[in-house]
Amino acid sequence: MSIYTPGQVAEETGFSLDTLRYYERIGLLEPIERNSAGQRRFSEEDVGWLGMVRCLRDTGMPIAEMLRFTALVRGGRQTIGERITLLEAHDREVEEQISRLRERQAAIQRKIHHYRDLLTEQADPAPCAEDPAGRAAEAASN
Amino acid sequence: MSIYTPGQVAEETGFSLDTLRYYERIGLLEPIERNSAGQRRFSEEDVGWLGMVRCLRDTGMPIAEMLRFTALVRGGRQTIGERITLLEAHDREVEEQISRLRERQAAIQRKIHHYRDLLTEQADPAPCAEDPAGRAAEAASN
DNA sequence: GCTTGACCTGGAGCCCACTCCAGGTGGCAT
DNA sequence: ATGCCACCTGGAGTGGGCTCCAGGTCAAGC
Repeated sequence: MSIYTPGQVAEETGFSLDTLRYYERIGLLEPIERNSAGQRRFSEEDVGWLGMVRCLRDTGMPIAEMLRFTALVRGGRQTIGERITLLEAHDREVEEQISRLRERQAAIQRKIHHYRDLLTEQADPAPCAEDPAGRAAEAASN
Repeated sequence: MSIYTPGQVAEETGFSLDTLRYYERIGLLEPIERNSAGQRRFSEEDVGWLGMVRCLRDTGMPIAEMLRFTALVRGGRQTIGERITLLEAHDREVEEQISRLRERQAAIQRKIHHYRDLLTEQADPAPCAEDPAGRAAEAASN
């Protein structure tokens, strides 16, 4: 079973050395094994757990909730039901996030198209300097 | 053209009163009109702009970049090209966000299914207390 | 005429999630 | 033996984005 130095773990997981130490301090990682010189040696399992952490972080789970999940995992098999509940709730939140992002993205794209229209209008034979309609459109759309 | 009190704007846009004042302070909103008592009266246009701000915020645009966009909008028509560039870049980032979220979500769902499997195994005729395979699965999956 | 409530200001404070720092250790390469 | 590098520690600092507070002003209702 292979073993990783802090540098390797940082490389693989994308967490900085400081962040790894921070996560251990706050208990998101259980105390990492040390070599004779007191330097950390991460196990395969540690790295796997960090993958899970990455996943939850990147989907917006706050650290406090990850700590709750961590506690469940440490609690052994009888907490599996609760873990499912927690992850399902999070999954729903992610779903929500995605659909809100999609909506907002659509609005942004409409805005882009609107700007495009403005550009081509501007490139046209120029509908005379005092153009109330054009102004209104600009005002209504920033 | 209707006019809104701070309370109404907060209600409609979902920004808190403090946040509205904060946005005005930092220049994300241009100075809002006041009534004789010095209280803010938001125009339809202000509210529309706040809608845009909401959109950009909710898709993760940092305030610093919104300020750049704001400056462009204030710069008038000749900045429309740049606005398009900025929004298109942001649009691509949103797309990226969504696809990363989807990937992470898939991983979370796999984990949920894995936990489900563990549960039904546990409910089974119980494959004896000392179960190395079961342990390994648990270890490999938290 | 007094309370209530919505609003005002400048400035301090807060929360989250890191990130940085000074000062130190141990091991390997030249 | 002398660099140098990767790592260690405890604790302070940072950045982003608000959020709260004290103390004050008006306007309307009882």
